[in-house]
Amino acid sequence: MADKVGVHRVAALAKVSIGTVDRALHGRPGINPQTRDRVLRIAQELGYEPNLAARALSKRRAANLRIGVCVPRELRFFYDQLWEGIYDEVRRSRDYGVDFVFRPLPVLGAGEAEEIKRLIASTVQGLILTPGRPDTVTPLINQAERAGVRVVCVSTDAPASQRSSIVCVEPWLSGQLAGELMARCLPPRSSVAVVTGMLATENHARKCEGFAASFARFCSGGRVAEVIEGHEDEIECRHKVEVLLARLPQLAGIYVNTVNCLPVAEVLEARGRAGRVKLITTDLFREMVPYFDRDTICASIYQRPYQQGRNAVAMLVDHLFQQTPLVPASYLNPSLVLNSNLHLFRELRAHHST
Amino acid sequence: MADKVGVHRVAALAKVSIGTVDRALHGRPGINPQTRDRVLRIAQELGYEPNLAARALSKRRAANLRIGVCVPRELRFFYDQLWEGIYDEVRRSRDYGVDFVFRPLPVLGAGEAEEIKRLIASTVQGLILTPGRPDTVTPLINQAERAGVRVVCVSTDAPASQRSSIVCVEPWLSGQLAGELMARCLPPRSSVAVVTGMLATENHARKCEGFAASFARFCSGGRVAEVIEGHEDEIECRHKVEVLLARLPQLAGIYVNTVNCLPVAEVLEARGRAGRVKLITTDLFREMVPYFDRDTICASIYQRPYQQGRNAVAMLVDHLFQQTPLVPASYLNPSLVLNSNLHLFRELRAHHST
DNA sequence: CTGAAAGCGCTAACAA
DNA sequence: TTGTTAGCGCTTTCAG
Repeated sequence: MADKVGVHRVAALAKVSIGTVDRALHGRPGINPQTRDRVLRIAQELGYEPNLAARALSKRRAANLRIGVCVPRELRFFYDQLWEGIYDEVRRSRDYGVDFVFRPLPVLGAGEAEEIKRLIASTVQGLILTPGRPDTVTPLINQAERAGVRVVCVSTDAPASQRSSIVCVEPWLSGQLAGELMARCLPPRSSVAVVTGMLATENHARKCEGFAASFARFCSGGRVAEVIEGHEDEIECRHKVEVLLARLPQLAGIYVNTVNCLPVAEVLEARGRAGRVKLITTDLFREMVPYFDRDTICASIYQRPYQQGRNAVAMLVDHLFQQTPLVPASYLNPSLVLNSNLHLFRELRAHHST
Repeated sequence: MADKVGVHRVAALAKVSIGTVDRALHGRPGINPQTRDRVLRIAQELGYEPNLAARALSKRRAANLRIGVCVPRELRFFYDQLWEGIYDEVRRSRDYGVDFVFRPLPVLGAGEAEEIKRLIASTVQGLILTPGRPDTVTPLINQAERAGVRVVCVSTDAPASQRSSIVCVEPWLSGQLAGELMARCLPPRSSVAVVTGMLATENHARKCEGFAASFARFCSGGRVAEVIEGHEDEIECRHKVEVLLARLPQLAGIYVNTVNCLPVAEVLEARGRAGRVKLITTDLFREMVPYFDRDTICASIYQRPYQQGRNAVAMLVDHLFQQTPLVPASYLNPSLVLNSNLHLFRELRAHHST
């Protein structure tokens, strides 16, 4: 068991002091290039790996890492989980001497420009954002990045910006999975409908496209008969679904694209079409459980916001703290929630295991 | 921003030295019960949380935490991933001053009793095991636990033992998910078959039961026409499937319970039954990809060995290092692998992102 | 450009 | 029973 190699060992072998080793290792100024190369070579040969606990401890004193977090509280459930994931990972990072500045928004996009500006002004090194209005946020992100602030988008994206990374479930993939699953559940030549939020929202539109493409591929002769925009409004949504069901007695499936699935499930049950119209939803929260139990909801494509939050924080901390390269995008695999595995999801458990 | 509370602050307020605070916090002997209570109360009030980086650093000197890992190398793919998960988490724990003793077995169960005995003898505080022969391992586990060694089983279990925890995918659930999915894909009154390893293996038997139960529930009038034991033998498996297909021209689906799905897929293609017989498999490795692409494999229930490995190590380290209570069982949610999300699985990527 | 030394917050050994 | 002190491995300041 080879003895642990630390700065001291490297220093001894390079015949310099640990101070010099530190300068070499971190590319700090004030060191002779030749000494630096020699030290680096020796560190390499010895397989030197810094002890992160020690690093955290020693850094704590000085101006430390600060990360700003600007993520909405609403819509409920989804962002609750996102925050939980963020907090859990933050807790792990605390001992590494990372400070966090939380700037929750009341609802997606509300006042985000101001908060982001303020965060940038408060000398953070990293920023975690959920862009609500990509257009207005993009220039701010670019400004931050130019100033050396690493920006990680989570859950929603500002694709045209210079953000360092994005953590999300690709909307196209989410739709695609729903389409494949729907196709598997239905005979050839089936007609299905999609309930979305607003097609103007890129996220929603891409889910729809993914669904249509994949449904067409796996259900021969199948077609998407209609795409309904619910605008996240319960009344409107319910009404439109009623009309839909009345007009298409042959309708075999509905894919709900947004969190707004309860009205659809209710209408299906009220009209006696539950089960006969396969319902595939998005996301997951406790109120959905009874509909799963009654087979009104057949499956859900769950975007795992908790995991998204954790990953975003972990990735940024690792990068800022140990120079781990930031992958430009981390696309999560959504979970497929069926009746059988429903009970395993943390978000449905009574006692949140914080 | 309240100043960080550390042992010093607690000591100052309790009018004792940090040594006494340490004794109180850790229930060490040699402290007046009254002082201890006072210190604990004050620590509580101040919301004292130890700095784990500092703890790790200071502990490093003394007799440190040692965890033994005894997990097989074979069968391939599955245990490769399990090891990767273990290693990744081990790397994170290194800085916390935890030592690991790796005792890979050539194949599940081979010589495990000897290795486990040796590990116990080598004064480890924790043990991560994949019991191959639960009967022989159970007394060893009990002996270890009695000696204060925390044992965590991963992937396979020794349910009758006193092990502190188990990390796995419940076989019953795995089968159930397959059954539900299969039922969704097929019309009522379908006949399906199951290909398993050995029904004598509890793990395999329970997957079969889960599948049968769930298939019956979701496919009205459906039935499991046959359960084949492949004994992990390619030739035997292939032959039995050929016979099966010949005898049951109406067969609508096959659920393969073990990692041994390639022979089944090959036979289905050779006999022109691919796609018409829905094939649902278990686990995931690169050789399966072409069969997904050709729709020969419809879905796979993936047990996420990487995650199992990570979780087992993380759980044990957290417990040993910070007294986090060990949950008696951590049941993972298996992933559903479909054509659409296939590409997102790390195990299929060309360059393992370590 | 380089070396020496003072901590970061905690544990453990040793004194009292 | 309690207090004091020397590090853990690293970063950072201050001298040289």
